[in-house]
Amino acid sequence: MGNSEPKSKSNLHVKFARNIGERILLGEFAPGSLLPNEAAWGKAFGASRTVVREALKTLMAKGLIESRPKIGSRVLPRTMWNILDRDVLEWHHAAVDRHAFMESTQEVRRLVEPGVALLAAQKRTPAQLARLQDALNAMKKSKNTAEAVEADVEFHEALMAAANNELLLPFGIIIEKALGNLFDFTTTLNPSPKAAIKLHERVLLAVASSDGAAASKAMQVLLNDTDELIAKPIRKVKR
Amino acid sequence: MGNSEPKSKSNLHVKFARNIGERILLGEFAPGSLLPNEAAWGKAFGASRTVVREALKTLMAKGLIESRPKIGSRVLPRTMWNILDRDVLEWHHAAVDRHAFMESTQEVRRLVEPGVALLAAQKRTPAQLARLQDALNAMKKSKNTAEAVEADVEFHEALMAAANNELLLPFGIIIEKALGNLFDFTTTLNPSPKAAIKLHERVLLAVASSDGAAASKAMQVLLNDTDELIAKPIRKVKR
DNA sequence: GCAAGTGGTATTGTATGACAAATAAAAAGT
DNA sequence: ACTTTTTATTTGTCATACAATACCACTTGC
Repeated sequence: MGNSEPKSKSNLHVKFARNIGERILLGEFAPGSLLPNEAAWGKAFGASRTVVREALKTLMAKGLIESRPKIGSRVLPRTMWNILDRDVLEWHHAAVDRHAFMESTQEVRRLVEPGVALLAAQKRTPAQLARLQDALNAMKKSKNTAEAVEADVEFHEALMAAANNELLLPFGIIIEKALGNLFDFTTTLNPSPKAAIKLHERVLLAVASSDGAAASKAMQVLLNDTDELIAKPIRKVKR
Repeated sequence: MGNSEPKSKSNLHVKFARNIGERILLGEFAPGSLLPNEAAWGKAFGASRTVVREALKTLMAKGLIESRPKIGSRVLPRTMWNILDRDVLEWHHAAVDRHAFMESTQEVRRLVEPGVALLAAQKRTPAQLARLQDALNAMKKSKNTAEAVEADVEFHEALMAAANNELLLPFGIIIEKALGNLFDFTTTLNPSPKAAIKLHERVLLAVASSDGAAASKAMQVLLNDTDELIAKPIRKVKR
């Protein structure tokens, strides 16, 4: 399923948190409803109450549930969920239609990234610019799709860092997911990424010359390109 | 300090998570460094290892630390932190200069909210529009600053909900914090919120008539108004 | 009859002590 | 000098017990 992480290696409480978390995201436990109590989970998993509680603490911390004595653990309304959490987004991803999910992510990217590019153009430090340049070089040098995607993600995260506003960093997760999905789409094809590199280069140049408007515009163009890929998921894709 | 929550009532592991979390955000434990081990925390807090572990699980879930046997708990780089988490933002808030923090939040709002208004204008359902209207009515009827701020927050959250993209919801936390801070600024003054209401009303009207461009513009104007308040924190403020 | 109090009870919260697993660092062997 | 083995430290998991909380049914007082 394009999931590179070894689901089975982790600690018990991590596995249980994922298990329960996914089931919440899938709707098996709806917001407002009560989860089975801790003892029941322990029995179901064949594990001690301790690990179950640690798993539930994880879910609490991510805003999925709340627990109270004599009541139990109740699923919170979706507005409380920390959807930009890496794990939650992963579980969410497993729960929804892939194509719809990508459209949501692109929508957010269109909202945020042009502005990020603008801020980066205004506020980047030389070091941040260099990191951006490195990422672009890595894109150029990439020998396969996996490397290209990795460098691509790094480029966008470097750009976000260059905006110098920490509150924007959680978006990196969305970009990661978005590009990772794109990678799944394109994994069987031999990409010819020249066009994409050109588009990234334009962003970089605008940022380098501190031209906020141009950076924002260049990012919009880049996103348009990505949108096309998503709109035609079957078609042969270039990245 | 304008903090209305009873720090002392909660569960032990919540208090410990806050204690350690704040100290991480303050820089007492820098990214990359090791925390004292669980036994040490237990001794320091006069509590059992169980609660300490649950507190650390909370911090793990928020991306602040990672733990491994024989190593201990290590503070993760800031890019891993879930800064849009309600608690983390709270701890962060306690750690940074107030004015700088507000400028960061406003920067993000300027990035996101016009786009949100645009999406809301395009995609809102009648029910979502009604919720927006209710919030505006509540603003009009509010008898004191606290009520006004509450309704104000509700307006912005309703707008975000009307954008129909779940990935945007975590921003509600930023708006909450931003407006809450504004509240602290204005708490001693008798506000004359007519102007602010007018600005909100324009957003609502644009959303109601599905005019995305106008909604976006109206939101920008509204944010400009807020920016003025922040730029002159000493001046008598109107909301 | 009805409101307020009161105790039973299910569930989470905390404590304690023990052992397993992982792994960094030191020691031993080649 | 290098590899292997041992050791020590820390987190991970388990089992059990009791405390605190708060819903619920019941009782009590009027």
